[in-house]
Amino acid sequence: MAVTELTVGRGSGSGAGGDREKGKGGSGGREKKVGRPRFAFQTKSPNDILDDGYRWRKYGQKAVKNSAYPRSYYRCTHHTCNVKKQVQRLSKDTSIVVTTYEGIHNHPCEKLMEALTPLLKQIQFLTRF
DNA sequence: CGCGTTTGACCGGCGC
DNA sequence: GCGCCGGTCAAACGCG
Ligand SMILES: [Zn+2]
Repeated sequence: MAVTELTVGRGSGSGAGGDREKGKGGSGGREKKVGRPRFAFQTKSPNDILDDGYRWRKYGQKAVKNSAYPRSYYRCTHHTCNVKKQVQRLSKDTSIVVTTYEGIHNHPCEKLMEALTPLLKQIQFLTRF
């Protein structure tokens, strides 16, 4: 599968809604919303559900101007993970989707970990001796 | 029973 | 000062 890595930079992000804290008491400095690593990947997939090894929860869908197709917003299901993912279909090739990852996972691949857990367990057991 | 998904509505910031 | 856009959240439901 051919994937193209692109560094996408968004112009003026007007609607950075930011964190909508319940209490207005903004106590607790929020992480610098700016300065988040962004990586865009072009993947060929007929559907937006790309299980690249992590679990994603869709939290929104909006239409884009440059595209006659809606953009899907995904988020990492990990609590300690503040990674976001955006998926947009190319107007030229509906079979291609641009997956933009924002942030870095602070936890190993769930899928990979799951596959290694039984093996790791075995290794630990063997290491005991 | 739990999780994930879907839709609508709301808010903030910026531009003019 | 006001309007508009974008982005995000909440609740509810269905399915395995
Ligand atoms: Zn993650």
